[in-house]
Formats: sequence, structure tokens, C-alpha cells
Amino acid sequence: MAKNNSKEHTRVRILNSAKKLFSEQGYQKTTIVDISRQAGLSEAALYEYFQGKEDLLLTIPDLWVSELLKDLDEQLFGIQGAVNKLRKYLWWYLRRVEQARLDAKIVYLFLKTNANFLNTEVYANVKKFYSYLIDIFEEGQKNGEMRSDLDPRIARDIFVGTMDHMITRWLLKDMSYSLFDNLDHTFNLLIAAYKPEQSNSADYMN
Amino acid sequence: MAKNNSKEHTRVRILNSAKKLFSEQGYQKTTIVDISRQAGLSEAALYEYFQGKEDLLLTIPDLWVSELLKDLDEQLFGIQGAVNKLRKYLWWYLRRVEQARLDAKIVYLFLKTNANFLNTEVYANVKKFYSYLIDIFEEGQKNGEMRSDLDPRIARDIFVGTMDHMITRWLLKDMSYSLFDNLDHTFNLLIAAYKPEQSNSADYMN
DNA sequence: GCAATTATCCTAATGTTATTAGGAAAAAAT
DNA sequence: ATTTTTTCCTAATAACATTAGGATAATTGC
Repeated sequence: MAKNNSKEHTRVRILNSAKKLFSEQGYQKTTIVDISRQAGLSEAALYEYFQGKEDLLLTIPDLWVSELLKDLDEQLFGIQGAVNKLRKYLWWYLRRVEQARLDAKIVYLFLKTNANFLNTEVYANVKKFYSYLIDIFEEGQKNGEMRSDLDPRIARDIFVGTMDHMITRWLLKDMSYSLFDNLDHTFNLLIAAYKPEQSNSADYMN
Repeated sequence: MAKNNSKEHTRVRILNSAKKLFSEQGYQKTTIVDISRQAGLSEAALYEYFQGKEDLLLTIPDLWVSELLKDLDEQLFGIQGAVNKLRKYLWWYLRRVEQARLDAKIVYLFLKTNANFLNTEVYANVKKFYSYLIDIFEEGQKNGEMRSDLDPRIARDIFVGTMDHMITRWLLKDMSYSLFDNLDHTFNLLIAAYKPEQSNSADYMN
């Protein structure tokens, strides 16, 4: 345990250094020397723990996204109705993003660039993460919360697109405000897109 | 003219080589030697035309985006109503993207990564390009096509987010289908989000 | 037309970085 | 206490981006 512990500890230390430097200076401008110094090691020692710079870049989001995925089920457990689930999904995810800014920055700004991204575990997990939404939209259609002609994949595209855009903008603006500003309005607009065309009555539910 | 012409010609040849290679192999994996060979030059000669690799990366989108911006006014000229303008905006832009896949790939996958992006002419132009939408939403509110409580900036975020997401996905999937598949449905959903709450009648307009 | 100037290009450095070799020091196992 | 394994380090090595310095070709001014 002691061995494993210190080995794991060093690994984590390197990851955190990389995370910090990548998100501060960008992937390209961060050198292996930077990272290993920050972690209190020589460059060569770093290669005992990671295959190289790219491996480092891909491992960071891998950990974060699989952690998210694990939490997602639990968060939505017991929530009734598609709209409520959707709302929880959005609020929960944005909070996680605000809590893990560095990870988010790496995922949103540096990962897509990478040529190997599509063959990564991360990519598979991101897909799972988003495909969850499809189930929610299908549920919404079945129970009448959402319009019957809604294509769940397109509904997902709009939802994910809006989320991702908000996050990317926030990251580019140096995370200088809260992602929750005006979130209610945004959410209501999205719901309006998904809702059945209303004829009358029952507008006081919100 | 002859001088200028051949100089411009070489410049364009280099740009096209870079564009091709960046979008094929990614920015990082493309070397200056690759680019200069492809353009039929030595590495050093390339530096007569561009300051370096990064300059090359930033110049490509710069040209494309400013060209788009020039065209935009003309495209929307004479179109009546906010919904119609929005529709035209979407259809026109996606066509331009399909026609300039390499440029689009560079803008969407490699540009945001770059640390200097925010200080670029491109960034300023992208902002202009998107802020056009705000005018459209304001017009829609004034003439009653859109709900009065609509925040134009948020409406824009949803619109741009959805577009960008569609395009990014399409690029990552190797542009293997048309961006226009299901576009009508997507557009209708978005419009539903923006429209005033309808009470009755007049549902047959589409 | 011809010397002078300028534009365009090349070969050969230089410098920065990622990655590896080869082995020392420390820790763990026998 | 010796062997084995883990962890780390000081140099290489190698891939690139970028520059130096100058050759060749084109253009200009006379």
C-alpha cells in the first residue's frame, strides 16, 4: 500500500501540474520541463508515469469525464418527469464545470484539436454522457411533456449545443462571471422548443 | 502587376498547402517542411511570406471569415421578417461551411485552442458575424414575430450554439453526411423557442 | 543595354523541445 | 546482507521551428 500510495501520489502530482500549466498557458506552450519542474521531478522521471505529452493531455479529461459519468445516474435518480430531469442535468453539469474549471478548459479548448481524440476512451464517455439526454427526451414524448414530433437526437443537439456554447464562451472570457446568470431564461426557451404547441390554459406551472 | 501577381500567387499557394495539411493531419503534426514542400519551396523561403507556423494558422481563418462577413449583408438584403432572415442566415452559412470545409475545420477545431485567438482580427470578425443575429432577434420582437420577453443575447447563444455544435459534430464525423439533413426540423424547433406563446389557430403556415 | 538595387530563393546553421539511453540511488524482497 | 525492483537523474538524440548569410534572378534607373 505504501508503495502504491507514493506512486499514485506522484502520478497525481504530475497530472495536477500538467492541468494547471495546460490551462494557464495552453497545450503547445507548455513544455515537459515546465511540467516536471512544477511537479518536482526531472523530465525523464515523468516518462516513467506517462507515455508523453499527448498521453498527459488525454489522461486529464479521461479521469474527469468518467467521474462525471459515474455521478450522473445518481444525480438523476428519483427525479420525476423529463423537464425536471433536464433541468437537473443542466444545473448539475454546469456546477461541475464551475467546480472543475481546469478540466473543463482542457476538454473544451484542447481536446477536440487532438487528432486521436476520436479513438479515445474520453470520446466514448462523452458520447454516453450526452446520449443520456436522448432517453430523457423519449421519456418526455411518452408522457406528453414534449411534442410528439420531436426528434430526440435533434433535441439533444440543441441542448448540448447551447450548453457547450455557453461553456466555451465562459472559458474564453476567462470564467469572469457565473454560468448561472440568466440560466433560467435560457432553460425556459429550450423547454418552449420541446413543449407541445399549447392551445390554452394551464400556463401557471413554472 | 506581374511582380505583385507572382508574389500573391506564391502566398496563396503556401496558404492552400497549409490549409490542406492542417486539416488533414492537424496543426501539431504538420511541419513547416511539409508545407513548404507541398508548396514547392524551401522552408526558409516560406518565412519571406509568413512570420511562422502560427501566423499561417491565423491567416487562413482571417481570410475566410472576413470574406463571409462581406457577403452577409448582401445575402440578407431585401429579406422580410426576422424568421425569414434567420432561416436565410442558417441556410446560407451552412452552405458556405460545406463549400469551404478546410477553412471550417481550421476555424472550428484548431483556432480556439490558440492562445492568441482572442487578440486576433478573426475573433473580432466572428463576433460581428454573430452579433448580426442580435439585430434580427430585436427586429423579431418589435414586429411581434418573437416573444416580447426574449433576451436577444440568449436567443443568439442558443442559435449559435446549435449551429456550431452541428458543424463540429459534422467535422469530427469526417463530413460524411450533409449538414442539411433534418435542418428543417431543427430550425422549426428553434423558432418554437422564440415564438410568442400561441393561444390558438393559424398553425398551418409551414 | 548595363550597373545597381531589390525580390526571391536556397543551403546550412542555431536553438528549443520532446523523447531515450544508461545507469545511480533508494526501497523492497528474499 | 544480497539481490531485485522502483524511482529518479544526468546526459545524449532527434525532430522541428526559426535564422544567418549569401546566391540567383528579376527590376529599376541611367
